[in-house]
Amino acid sequence: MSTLKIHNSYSRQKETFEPITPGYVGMYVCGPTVSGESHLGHARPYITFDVVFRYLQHLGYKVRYVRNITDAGHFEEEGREAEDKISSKAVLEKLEPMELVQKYTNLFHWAMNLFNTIPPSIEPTATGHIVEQIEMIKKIMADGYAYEKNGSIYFDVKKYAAGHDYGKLSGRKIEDLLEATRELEGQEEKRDAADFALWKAAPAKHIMRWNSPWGEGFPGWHIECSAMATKYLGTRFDIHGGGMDLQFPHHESEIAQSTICNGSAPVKYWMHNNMITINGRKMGKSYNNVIKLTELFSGDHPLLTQAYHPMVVRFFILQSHYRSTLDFSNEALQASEKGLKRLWDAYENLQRLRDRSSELQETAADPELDERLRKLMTEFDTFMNDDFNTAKVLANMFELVPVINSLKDKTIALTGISRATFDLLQQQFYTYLETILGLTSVSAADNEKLKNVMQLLIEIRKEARSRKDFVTSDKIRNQLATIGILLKDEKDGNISWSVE
RNA sequence: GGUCCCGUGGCCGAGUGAUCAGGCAGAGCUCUGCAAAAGCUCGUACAGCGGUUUGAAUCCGCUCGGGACCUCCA
Repeated sequence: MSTLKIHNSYSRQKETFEPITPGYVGMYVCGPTVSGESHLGHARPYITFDVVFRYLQHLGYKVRYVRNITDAGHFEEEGREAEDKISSKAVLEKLEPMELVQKYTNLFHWAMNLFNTIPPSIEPTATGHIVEQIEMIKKIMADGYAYEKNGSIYFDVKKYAAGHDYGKLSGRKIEDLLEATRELEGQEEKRDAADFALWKAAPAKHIMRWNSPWGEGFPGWHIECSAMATKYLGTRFDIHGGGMDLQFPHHESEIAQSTICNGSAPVKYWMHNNMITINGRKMGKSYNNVIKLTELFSGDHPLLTQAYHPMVVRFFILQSHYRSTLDFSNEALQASEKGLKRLWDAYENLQRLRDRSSELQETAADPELDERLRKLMTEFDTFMNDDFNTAKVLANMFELVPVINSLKDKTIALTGISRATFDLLQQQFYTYLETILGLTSVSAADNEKLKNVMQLLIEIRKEARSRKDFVTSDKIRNQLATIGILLKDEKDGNISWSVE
């Protein structure tokens, strides 16, 4: 089997994945800032890295997956009016800051659950690690790479850059960064424009504040990830993930802080997912083009003609490669909805074929077909190993769909393929669809009583049809259709049904 | 202004030197009491121009268009 290759943002190329400690993987992913509702754009990294998490486990690694909750509310970093997003919003909503944080954390977890993402092994909060952050800042100061000004602490980027390659991750030149092309307020405390805050003194009206050796204040945005990653994954860990927009300054700063504090670069493989765009433009608050997850699930948005099941969104995201931009539209989502249904129907047909497994032979009557199927399935692994190419895995699955449906319709005899290939089909579809890609059924029909009622109606309809009483049979089918239940007369005389 | 990325058939989207991506939509056919589903067949796409090469959507150059980061951002 081929080995896993990961595109490392740091080296800008695919590298063979070799964990620092054989058999174990430490992975850190930047989590959400819970000052507001999550939107479609937020779904991408968490679904992407959920698949990474699942695949690494599938490969047999023991993975510790850490994803933080940013609940500390920072300044508009180095900017404008000193404003704490979380506390100012809390005043508007007349909530305690932590009440607001809790509300959006709950909402985030609710959505992640609907997406069928596996919860991280550890989900630390920034406010729960103030002590660790302060300790880290103290160490950086002791090493002489940070300085205090009016109760705030800044990281000395120029000094760091003299001995380290600051800017390598984000492809920036330190000279350009030091040039200070922009005039922003609140910069006068910093020695260089490129410096970033490790700790900020809290203005009087700032609600979230903690005691520190430098007075009351709150941590800078970047330090929380460094502190929590170090605490739970050690000074050097395997994978750090996040959105591309975090590459600079967030991840660049993380590298600098951790390198000074821990004496080594923190991360072996940096992974960045690309953005979801809408009409070609990044989805984001500042662009005013976000579609919240609640709106997506309810269909309550001007750009949407209908509600979309969370699995459709997950499937939509997995149909593209994580490093490409993904353009959202109502039309694209509808296409995904139909595609997912077709794929899942075939998967269910495949499972039902087990009832006919006695027909199988050890050797395939159609070796060419048999070989083709095996190749398509072997490639699942090849594609995933090539930097998690879920799009190609799904494409191959779709190539198998007509074959599965033909086996079911008996257009292709089960003897055409070998028993081993049949078993492999069963196994690979289950493993990939459910275990690795994390897809689930979108059907709402998992109800015993409904199933029994449907069985009854199907019996009555069968009887009606057998005596050519099409008025009755059509009535049953049409009435059910208006309720949203579709009956399908199969070729073999069976009747299947599905809830829309 | 600086750095970087992208431009694939009606839509979404893989692919990065020669071979079929795939999904959705559309057309035709088969099956069927009808319908739905399913199956089969069909589009000869790679922004434009020039170059390298036996051969380029894929490499190089230029032009046009779009975007990201440089400020909170997934």
